[in-house]
Amino acid sequence: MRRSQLFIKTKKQAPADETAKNAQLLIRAGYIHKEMAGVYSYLPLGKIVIEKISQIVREEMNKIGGLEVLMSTLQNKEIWEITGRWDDKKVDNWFKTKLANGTDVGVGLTHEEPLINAIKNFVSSYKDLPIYPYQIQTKFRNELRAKSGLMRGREFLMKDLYSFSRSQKEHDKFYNDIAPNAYFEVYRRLDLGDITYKTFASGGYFSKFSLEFQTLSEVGEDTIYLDKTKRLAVNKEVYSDEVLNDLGLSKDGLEEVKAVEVGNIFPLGSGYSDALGLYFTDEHGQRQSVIMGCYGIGVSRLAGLLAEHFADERGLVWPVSVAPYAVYLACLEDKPEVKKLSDSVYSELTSAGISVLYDDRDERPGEKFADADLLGMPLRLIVSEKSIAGGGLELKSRTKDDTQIVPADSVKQLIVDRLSGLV
RNA sequence: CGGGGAUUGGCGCAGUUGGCUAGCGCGCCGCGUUUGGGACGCGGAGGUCGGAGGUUCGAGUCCUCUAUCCCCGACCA
Repeated sequence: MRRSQLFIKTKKQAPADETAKNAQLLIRAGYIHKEMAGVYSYLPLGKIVIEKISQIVREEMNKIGGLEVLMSTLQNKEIWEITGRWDDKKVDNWFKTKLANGTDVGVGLTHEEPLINAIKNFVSSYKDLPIYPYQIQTKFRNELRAKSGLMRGREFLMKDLYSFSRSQKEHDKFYNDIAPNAYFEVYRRLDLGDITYKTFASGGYFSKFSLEFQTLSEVGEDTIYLDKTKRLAVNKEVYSDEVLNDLGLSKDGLEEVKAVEVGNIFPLGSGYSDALGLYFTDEHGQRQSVIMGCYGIGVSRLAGLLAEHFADERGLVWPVSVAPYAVYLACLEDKPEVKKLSDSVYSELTSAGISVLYDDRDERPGEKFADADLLGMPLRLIVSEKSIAGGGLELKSRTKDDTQIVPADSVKQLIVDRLSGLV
């Protein structure tokens, strides 16, 4: 991508109406645009980040048998009334609206009911189960108070997977396997693996506990009690002697820390499926309940957390796995020799499959350096008379201060090596 | 939803006890000089002060209502 064709402009100053670091940086760098409190649009670079996170989540869900769907945003009131969740007294953060003819409709905030209703047409035998449909979709929740930029919006991108199992045992196996096999794999690929912990939290209507995935962060909304050696935590909301006892944790080994909930999984039992009439017939011709679970990952929240967590005083720092472009290539001077080398390196890297944001603008060097830092691509390549005199191009890592001059003919290989080292 | 703060060109801000054509920085347009860490000079464009109502000879400055944004709390992925 040529920077001259990318319509965004960076800003020196943070917007006055944001205090959250993630929102300030992402807006300054032109990744997102704020529409209103808790509602953000994704501009080209932000869209790529969101897509890259989504793709990682998608790959990991597919590996464990997930099947991607896309449910509707508009919700039919009738099926929500069956489970009682249309009632504002029970679910208080619905966005509700009306059709032209006056019919009430909801704007989707989760999707158990409609998904059960949809698959009911196809599930009737034990041979039809288990199934694990999921989607990556925008959720709408009418929060009383949006805050912290992308971390808590009224509209946010979320992956929600739902498991439909034939027995508690079958359910338990999937439920217990999904954390190590899929969730932690996602967080590892986002470079958050080391600071993300399985956390016991309140279970809602159908079970004693749910599991949350909490990433340590000073800006987190949750307080958890963490046993680092066991890599296990308890959310403050269920923290008690009894719970610690249940989980085999001792108060002495726990530290109180702030964390961001980047995922959660709930056992649902058969409450929703029974209510909506989703059953299957077993091998013996008996009607059986379908045991459900739901499994969320906040995709846009993760984007905000990554921005917040890895940034330094000069700007964003993206992990290689989600960076919009691997390389920020800046042509420093409007001189034929410099331009020619920049252009040729740009096309060489691009055709080798390395994504490059090529700063070909007629701007001063200082501005390009500042932008390279602010935008946060993992590697920076500079072409200038100075670099050419030194023997080629200047390569620098976003997170390190040292630079090295590399000959033009070995740039591609060196970048490939550097990137694989960073992954 | 309770408490606190804020709202003035695209962005960040100043604007005294109400007083004359509402300023500054960034950004933008033009010309010139510059070119390794967000350059400089000269010349421009752009706001009616969140909105409505009121007090006053006169309101960005005072009063009332209202909208929006941020923070703390409660609630929530």
